[in-house]
Amino acid sequence: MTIDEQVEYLMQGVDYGDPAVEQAMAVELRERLIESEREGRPLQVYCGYDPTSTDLHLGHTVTMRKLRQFQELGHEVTFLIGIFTSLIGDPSDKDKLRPQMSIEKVMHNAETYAQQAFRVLDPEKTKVRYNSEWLSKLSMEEIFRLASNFTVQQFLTRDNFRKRWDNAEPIYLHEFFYSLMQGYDAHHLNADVQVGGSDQLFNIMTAARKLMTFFGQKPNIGIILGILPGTDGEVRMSKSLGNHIPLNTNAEDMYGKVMSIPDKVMPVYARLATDWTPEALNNFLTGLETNSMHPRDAKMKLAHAITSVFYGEEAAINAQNQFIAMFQKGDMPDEMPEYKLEGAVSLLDVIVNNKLAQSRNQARRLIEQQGVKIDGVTVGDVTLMIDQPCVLQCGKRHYLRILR
RNA sequence: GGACGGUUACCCAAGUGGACAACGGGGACUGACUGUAAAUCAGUUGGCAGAGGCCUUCGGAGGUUCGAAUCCUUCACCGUCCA
Repeated sequence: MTIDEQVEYLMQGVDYGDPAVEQAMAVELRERLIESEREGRPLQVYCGYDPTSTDLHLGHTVTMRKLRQFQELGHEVTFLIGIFTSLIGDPSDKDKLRPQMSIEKVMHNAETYAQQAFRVLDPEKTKVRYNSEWLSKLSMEEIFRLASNFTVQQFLTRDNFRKRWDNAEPIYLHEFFYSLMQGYDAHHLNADVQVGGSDQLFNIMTAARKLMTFFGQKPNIGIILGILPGTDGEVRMSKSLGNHIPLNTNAEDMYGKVMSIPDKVMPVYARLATDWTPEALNNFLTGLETNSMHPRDAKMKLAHAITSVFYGEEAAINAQNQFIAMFQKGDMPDEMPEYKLEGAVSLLDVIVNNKLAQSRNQARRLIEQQGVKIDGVTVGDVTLMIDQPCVLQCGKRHYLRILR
């Protein structure tokens, strides 16, 4: 790739919220790449992760994929585990009281986290570091020196703080220090490039660059990526919001979940969650815009591309075929859970016992709503007893083979 | 330390003594339709029972009342402002 192609590749999917900043970063990146080539020195690239859960989802992989691209171009990638943040607990994550986590737990999480990350990253070329190595050693005096580089006003310009300030919502003092810590990470790693989501814009572009300058280093270039929306297509993907696509699942599930995203977010998914080249991406986006590609086919292409990254080509094709069979042709799946009858059992009990509904009332509603079929025939009788082998279908996609 | 405000179902949020199992929105689920599990439209969304009944739920515990999510006491947690 030429330098300009590299820049295009690496800037794919960025979102700075300001074209001028994007332009400036592209220019800096270009210069740094040239410098790297001239000096024969790979760039130091990193992204920080908080191992607060062990369950990674597609949203987490956006930055990883970007790191991967840097690896492909021969640069050095550090996968930084933000032990400190996890230990303290970030109150900006307001949906739940995050309990303070033990160091053992965090380390354990970090390990499984990295394992999943290596589905995207090249383990051979990835350094894993923990920021507690250096952050735990900072003295109060040093922290004050760091802090004196910033004004409260600077922090209050940050969107996320600004909003809370305007709404008279709490802003905790230590939240300011996350930015400082992150900036210090960049300084310690002597980073050329820092990758992060657009929620990290301030930390990367303001805090890290400022601190690095303070330390006499060349400020790192921020590659700020857009946020991947969840399967609802509205808000960021998050496990706690229940709109996530987990990595630890199976190809069929992942394929199906991608198929369930609203049409309107297909472009974002294409930009952030596929391994497509700029050219392939552009073809896809143009196809969508001009309607030369059927939206259903486009989504299938997307689902296939994403699934194959994690489960391989073959599994992705299988998932696709199964999807077509089940949802487009309405066939029954080949494999389904089984249940052994003992005598005659009421339909309600069968449904509840097999967790196809959470309560008898829910099961009743399912039947009343024409959502239950036996051997393809809609059930109308709530009090039905089952005493013969058959195939039970609850809703569109839950099947149960009943044996005796 | 002082003043005030909050805590309601999966989430957000209304409700300030009876018509409340609790408005509305989101999510989820079902159906119709289709281009897919998209979009749109309609319905459902505490439990048990099934002819309209019973039980549990509005931060916790008590109390007032024929009757409480609503009033009182107390405890817990959270927040804002003034010091």
